[in-house]
Amino acid sequence: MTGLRELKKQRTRQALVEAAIGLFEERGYEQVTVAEIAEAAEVSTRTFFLHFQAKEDVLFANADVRVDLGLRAVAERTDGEGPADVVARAMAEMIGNTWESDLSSGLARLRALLAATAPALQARLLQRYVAAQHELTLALRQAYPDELDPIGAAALVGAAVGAVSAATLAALERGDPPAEVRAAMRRAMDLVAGAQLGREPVTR
Amino acid sequence: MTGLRELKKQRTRQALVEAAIGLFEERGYEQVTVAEIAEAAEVSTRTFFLHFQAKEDVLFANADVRVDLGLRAVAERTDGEGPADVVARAMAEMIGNTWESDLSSGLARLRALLAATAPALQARLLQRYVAAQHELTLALRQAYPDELDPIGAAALVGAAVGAVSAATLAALERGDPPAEVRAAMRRAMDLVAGAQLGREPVTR
DNA sequence: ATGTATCGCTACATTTGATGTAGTAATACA
DNA sequence: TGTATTACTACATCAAATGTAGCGATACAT
Repeated sequence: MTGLRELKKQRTRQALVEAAIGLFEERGYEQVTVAEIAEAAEVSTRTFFLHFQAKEDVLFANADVRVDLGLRAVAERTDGEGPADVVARAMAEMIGNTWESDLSSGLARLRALLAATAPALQARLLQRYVAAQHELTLALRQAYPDELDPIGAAALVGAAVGAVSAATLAALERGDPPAEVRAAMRRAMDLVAGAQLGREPVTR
Repeated sequence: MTGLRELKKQRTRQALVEAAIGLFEERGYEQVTVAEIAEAAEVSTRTFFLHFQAKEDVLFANADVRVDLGLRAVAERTDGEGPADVVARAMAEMIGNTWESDLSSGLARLRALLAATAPALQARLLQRYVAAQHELTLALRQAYPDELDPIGAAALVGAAVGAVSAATLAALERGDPPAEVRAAMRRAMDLVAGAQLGREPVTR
């Protein structure tokens, strides 16, 4: 996969990403058209959509949430661990390894800033979280087939992802430095880590 | 506000909603264009966008999350209550009063079904949750100005909303009847209700 | 009641994101 | 050296969404 063709393909992709980020920084998200990004990257508009499914995606390129790490963490559960512990460990794994470079380069903050102002971006960001959430939920149910029902698993993972993502965005919007952002993530996670999980609906 | 003009306006709005729901049920979300909805409602395409900001919104008409109830619940906190208790009460208030008619009419299920297949709908639904989440977070910080920092408040509300929405969607997708859906909501909420909230980042 | 202002709606034009199609030139490969 | 693949292009097309100007019904003040 390291042929000349692939090399050039990655170059145009990178050119599109950099052109887009530059223009977004300069003018904001909605004030930049795909045609302008393509022009700045010296490719046709059509080429943009060969590399990215939608305009939003160019900003999230190279920002893959490492869901695979979370999934592995779930799969590697030890016998003593409860569901909440495993979820906490999975989240910790993902927190520790995601956005490594983005946080320090400030790209994560640009994303948060733009997402706060452009609904389309916010929507795409949320969808990514939900997709990750869904995968984790499935993995968790596989790990605890007898102890967890679909509702409980969804609630547990939803709480974890909801807490961490909300705390992360709050920290980013506040302008916290990378270390603080990560601390916010861990704090949010610890909030959920101690949660009790009942299998049956609580009577009231 | 009950003049003849307003009456007719609400009629065309309702006609658009019903036309849209009918077509969506029949063919799915993406297979229906706004032009077709407008035609079925016997109005111009332009009129559709005078009533709804976007195509997605016609499906969520009359499905307002009663955030105001949650906000009031937060504002009416008693002295003994901690943040987690107040959030739980606010969520309970919203759960008890939202989708009253929708859940029984099956509209909520149609929404969930369509949202599961149409990314645009899923995105809009998520945005609504986040908007509600944001309002609740602000209210919570006002209620506990000394005990809660932005991160903690965001994490707590994020966990609550994340858990409840995930559990709700899971129940809806599973085909649970309205009573079960509500039970799932409450169960998810109880998961978060007992959470401990530390003001400082946890050292590790 | 009559004149005036408001407002919901329409038709038309335009922008923008996104997809389909066919062709070209460079790369890969036998 | 010949063939297949494929990244890219130009062009056409569709659908969502917005701007604008005008029409007619409703609302309202005198």
